[in-house]
Amino acid sequence: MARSPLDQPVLHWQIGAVGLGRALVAWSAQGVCAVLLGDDDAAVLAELRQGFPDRVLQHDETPHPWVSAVQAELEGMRAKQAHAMSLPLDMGGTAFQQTVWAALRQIPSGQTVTYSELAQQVGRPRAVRAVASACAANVLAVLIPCHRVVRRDGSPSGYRWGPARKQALLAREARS
DNA sequence: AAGCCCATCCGAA
DNA sequence: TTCGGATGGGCTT
Repeated sequence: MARSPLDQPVLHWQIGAVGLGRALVAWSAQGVCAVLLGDDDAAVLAELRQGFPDRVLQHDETPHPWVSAVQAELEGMRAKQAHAMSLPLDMGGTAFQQTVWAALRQIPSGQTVTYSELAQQVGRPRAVRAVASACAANVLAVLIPCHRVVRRDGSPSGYRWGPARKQALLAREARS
């Protein structure tokens, strides 16, 4: 039998309400592969389809523990954060992106780094913009905390799900 | 292989 | 404050 993209394993998804809006969590047997934020279900679902155009998507009815763990992280529930951060992840990405994302996961809550500092961390001090691109390519909100990267001048810079959400996350993490 | 985009940064005007 | 140049990964032609 010929292999086609549709032979890839099904992606399961659920949507939950969080303070920042609606949060879609998608996962495979390997782990969580997307955490998307948006104003309504249609928006986050559209983003999921766009990010995984050739995967079969399946809505799951029964509450999944990974989803509630992500919700807890999104709500900043201190007690459950360690649990959320230890969820298995099924991230795609190039070798470079994975290096950047791994560095992001080392930034503790309440701290921020600049794009240039992050470039230093991964041993590519001149690849500042490339590092920013890798941050922008992250689809695992909070699990890969790209919201903790700011500009050198302190301004928050961009965020896939809106600068307002980035600032809200940073503000909450700052007071803890 | 070439060109374009980009969530950067810095120095100069 | 705006502007241009350096910079490098990813994606499309």
